[in-house]
Amino acid sequence: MPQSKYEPIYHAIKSDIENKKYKSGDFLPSENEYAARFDCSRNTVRRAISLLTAEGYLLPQHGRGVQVIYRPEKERSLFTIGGIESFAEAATRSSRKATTKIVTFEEIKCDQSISLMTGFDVGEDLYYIERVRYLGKQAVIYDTNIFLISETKGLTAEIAQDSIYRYLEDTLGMTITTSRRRVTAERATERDHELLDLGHFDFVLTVVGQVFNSRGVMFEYTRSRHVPDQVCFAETAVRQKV
Amino acid sequence: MPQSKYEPIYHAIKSDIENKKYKSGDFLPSENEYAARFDCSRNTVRRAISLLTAEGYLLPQHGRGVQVIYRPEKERSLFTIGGIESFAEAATRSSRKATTKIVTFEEIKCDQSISLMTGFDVGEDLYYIERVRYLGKQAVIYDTNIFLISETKGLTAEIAQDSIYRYLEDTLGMTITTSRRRVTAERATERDHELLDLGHFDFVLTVVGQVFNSRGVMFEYTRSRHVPDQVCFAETAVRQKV
DNA sequence: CCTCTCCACTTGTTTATACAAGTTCTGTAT
DNA sequence: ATACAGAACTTGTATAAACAAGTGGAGAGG
Repeated sequence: MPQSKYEPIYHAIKSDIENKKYKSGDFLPSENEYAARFDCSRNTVRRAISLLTAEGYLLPQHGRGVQVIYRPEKERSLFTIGGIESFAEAATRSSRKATTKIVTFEEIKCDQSISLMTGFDVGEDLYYIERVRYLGKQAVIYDTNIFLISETKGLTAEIAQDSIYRYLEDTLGMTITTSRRRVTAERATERDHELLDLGHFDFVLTVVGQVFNSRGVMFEYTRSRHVPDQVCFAETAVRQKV
Repeated sequence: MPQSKYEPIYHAIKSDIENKKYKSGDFLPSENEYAARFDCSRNTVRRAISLLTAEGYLLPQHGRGVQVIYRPEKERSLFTIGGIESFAEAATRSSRKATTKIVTFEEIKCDQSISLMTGFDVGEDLYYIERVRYLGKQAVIYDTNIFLISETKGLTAEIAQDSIYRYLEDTLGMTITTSRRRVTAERATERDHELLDLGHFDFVLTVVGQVFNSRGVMFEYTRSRHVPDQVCFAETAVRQKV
């Protein structure tokens, strides 16, 4: 249910591109045409366009028009850097069957070393969760999630089995807004080999991240260790003028 | 020289945060206060704020105010995902001495297999460049760049030794706007071991990307192979409502 | 003491308008 | 035919205004 006026315009343009009404290289109708078509102001059209620009669909050109530069990807990448998606959401998008196995679920108190790593304050009560994610039968991600209990009360292993984000958003009414992540590659540990189907690989792609809710509270620290050939991160960057 | 009015506001807020005038968790003065202080409209302030939000400095909260969530990083990451930076720019930002060695510089014609990999059309004339990037004495990145000659005429090994982007932007007057990248980890090849100081690592962090100029032409295809412990990608993601 | 309502404040969305600045094409003059 | 000027478009920046919607505190009433 769209309560905003720019959202239908955003989706209309996006689906016109994905359904190849406008191909890569084509120019869209002008902003004024869209404004007339959707009976809105030019600003509202520009807002929809700027979202699609940030996503790499469009390239506005001063004086010329707005060009489509979107090309569908041949190989799909499971994750999009720059977006915040749960594993379930990403798996659905790539149309593969996803399951989760809980390895650890316990409550801990934040000590000095955990605080240094995660950024939580010493003494805070935390959920410590380890999960292994499967695509089909292959174990592809070994996830360690640490949640601030005061912000995520009532989390259980059953919920972690399903979708933690759905619980936080739908049941607790939390809004997830911002996430800071770091991507690197590391040597696989014994535990990685034990839990993941690494095959002949002896390294993993790791992502560590901090997630904030709409109150500005960092409520989650996550470390994900990925099987390299099953996971890839994609993103679109826009060069800043400032 | 700022020709735009939102740019000074953007920098003022950013430096106030980086100089710890406002710390993580603090709320900024309201948009109306900034509008009065900079003698501009609220929209102009909001534009500066939205840029800093996308960069992970700020978290606007409906009805409450704009909160600072920026924390300086302990370990610096060389690259920021989501930005388009040259190696020289990134090295300067992390205050390490960067040098470049040209391994290959030749002109080639795009054949079927190159076209499939890069997205250039068969028959196009291309520059094929291989470079090794050093931080201090250590070889940390093995770069393969393929440029469309028609868009980057006059490129030489000497320029590639220095900064290709500076040549494109300053001399050719090109504007680099959008880039699409994919990050993954791969087993190191013999050539990787030969060119990079991999130490005990036998895998690399790879980034492949396509870069567009302001005319919507894809003029560059790049593949970078990074020594894992020297390179890390950082980014800030904002969860979308739409 | 607790609760509820309301006010004053915040950010979020949208409109309308004006002008700046870049591009492309047309038409005129050479 | 060519060159140049200008018109007619395009997107980019900024303003002012109005209202929607969320937050938090003050104050009234129980």
